[in-house]
Amino acid sequence: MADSKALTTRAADFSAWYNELIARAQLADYSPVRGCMVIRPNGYAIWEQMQRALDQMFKDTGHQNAYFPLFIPQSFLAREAEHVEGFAPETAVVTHGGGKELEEPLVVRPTSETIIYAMYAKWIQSYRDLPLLINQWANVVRWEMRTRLFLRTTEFLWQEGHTAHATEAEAEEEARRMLGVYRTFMEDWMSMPVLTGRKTDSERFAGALRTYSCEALMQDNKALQAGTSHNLGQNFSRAFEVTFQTAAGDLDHVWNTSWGVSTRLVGALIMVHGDDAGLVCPPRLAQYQVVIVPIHRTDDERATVLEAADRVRRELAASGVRVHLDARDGMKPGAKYYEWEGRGVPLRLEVGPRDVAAGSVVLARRTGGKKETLAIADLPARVHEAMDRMQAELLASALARRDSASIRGATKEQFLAHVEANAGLVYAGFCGRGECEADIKEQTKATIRVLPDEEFRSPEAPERCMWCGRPSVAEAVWAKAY
RNA sequence: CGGGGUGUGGCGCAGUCCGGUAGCGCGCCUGCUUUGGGAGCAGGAGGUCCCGGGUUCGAAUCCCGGCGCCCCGACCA
Repeated sequence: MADSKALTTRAADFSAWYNELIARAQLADYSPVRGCMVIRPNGYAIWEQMQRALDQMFKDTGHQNAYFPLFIPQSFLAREAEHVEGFAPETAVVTHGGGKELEEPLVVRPTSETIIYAMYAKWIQSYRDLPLLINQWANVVRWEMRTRLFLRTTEFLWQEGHTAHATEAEAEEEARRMLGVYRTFMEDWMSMPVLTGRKTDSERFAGALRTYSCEALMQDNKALQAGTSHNLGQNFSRAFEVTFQTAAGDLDHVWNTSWGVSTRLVGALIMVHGDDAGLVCPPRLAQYQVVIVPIHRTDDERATVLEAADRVRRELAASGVRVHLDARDGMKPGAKYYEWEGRGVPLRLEVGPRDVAAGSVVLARRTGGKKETLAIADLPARVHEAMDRMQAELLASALARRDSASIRGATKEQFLAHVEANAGLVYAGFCGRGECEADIKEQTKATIRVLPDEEFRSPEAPERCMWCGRPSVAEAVWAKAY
C-alpha cells in the first residue's frame, strides 16, 4: 500500500504529521530519558546551518563567543527575586558529586544570567570596559511537564547573548538591535515571516524590564515564539553588584540585555514550510541544496551516467552549491525521490542515459511545479536562480498564509469566533490590564503574543479594549500558542 | 498530581475474552532478476511477550502488586 508510506496529512492531524515527519526525515528521536531528545544528523545539520548564519550575524554586530559553566550555585539563582521565582520550579538540581553530598546544591542552568553576571562583576570596572558583548552557544535544562520534539524538551540547545552597557538607552538599543537580527535571520534564512513586538508583563522573562519577541504563525494557525530579546535593566547588575566607574568618576550599575534562540527554530521550520510529503527546507538552510539521482539500467549505462552525474556534482560544488550525488545501488530512483523529498531537499537533478546523450539534466523542485530539462552548460547559474526564487517564494507564501489567517480591528465576538475556529491571529485593542489578559486566557486559551512594533500595527489604532471596552492603551495580537 | 489508554522481534500491530509453548506487515541480512516516481522472487537473522509474585501439569493469556510510556487538564524558549 502506497498509503502506508505516506505521512498523516496536516489536515487530518497536525501534531501526528509533525511527529511522523521528524521520524521519517530522521531529524530527531526520543531518548531513554523522558522529555529529552536525540538530535539526529539530519536534524543537527539544519541546526548547524542556523548556527553558522546566526553566529556570523552576532560577530558582525560586535559580539564574541565565550563559554560559561553548566552548573550554577543554587544561591546564585536566588539573588534576583523575580528570576528565582520564574525558574526554580523547572530546574534540575545536582546534590551529589564524587559520591558525596555537596555543601551547596548546583543547579543545571536553565539560562545563564546569574553565573554570567557574577563573572561580569569581576571583569567590569570602568566605562572603558563597556559595552561588553558576549554570546554563548550552550545547552540548557528546564524540567518541563509536557514536551514536544524540538518545540519543548527538557534539555535544548540555544545561544544566549549577554551584554552590559553604560546607559539604559544603549541597553535598549542593543535589545532592539538583536531582535532585528533575529527577524532578519528568520526572514532571510528561514523564509519565515515574524511579528516583532513587546511582551506583556505576564509573558515577560523573569527578571527583565522588558521582553521583545519574534512571533511566527505555524500552518495549524498556532503562534510560536521564535526568539526573544530582553532589556534586563539593572535588575541583575544590582543583584550581582556589576558596577563601573563612569567618565565623571561616579559608580553606577551596568545595564544588561540578554537574547536567545534555540533548537525550537527547527520545529518552527518544519511547521511553517513542511507539507504532506515531508520537510521543505529553504535553500539557504539546507544541508544539501541539490541531490543528484542517477538513473540507469545496464552496467554500461551505470558507468556513463555516474560519470556524467559526478561531473555535474563537481561543477555545482565549485559554484558554491551544497550538492550530494545519491549513488546508492539497489534502490529505485522513485524511492530516492521520496526519501529526499521527505528530508526537504530543495532541488533534485535526475540524470539518465537520455540526459547524458543530450547534454542535459532534469530539474525537479521540492515545492512542486513541472520538472524542467536543463542544459548542463548553464546549470550552475540556473540552479542558483532556482534556489533564490524558492527562498523568496517560501517567504512570500508563508506571509500570504499568515495574512489570510489574521483579522484586524476585531470585536469581542469576532475574536471569540476566530480563536474558537483556530483561525489564526487577532489584532485588537487592549486595555493593558492583567486581569483582562488572564480572563481571556482562561476562557479562550488565547494569549497576547505581542504588542506589535509600529510597522505591524493596523493603520488605525483601536480605541477600545476588545474584551472589556475600556480605552485601549495598545494594539495587541492574540493567538493560541505553542 | 487528577481523568483515559497502552506495554508482544528495530517499528506498527494480532493473539489475551475462552490457558496448550508466539504470529502478521514494514524494516534488516544473503542471492538472482530489476532501476525515468516508493521493485519482484527465493532463502535467512532477530522475541526475558514491561517487572515481581501467585494459581495451574502448563501463563503473553487468569489473580495480586509494582513500573514505564502515550493522550487530555495545572508550568513554559
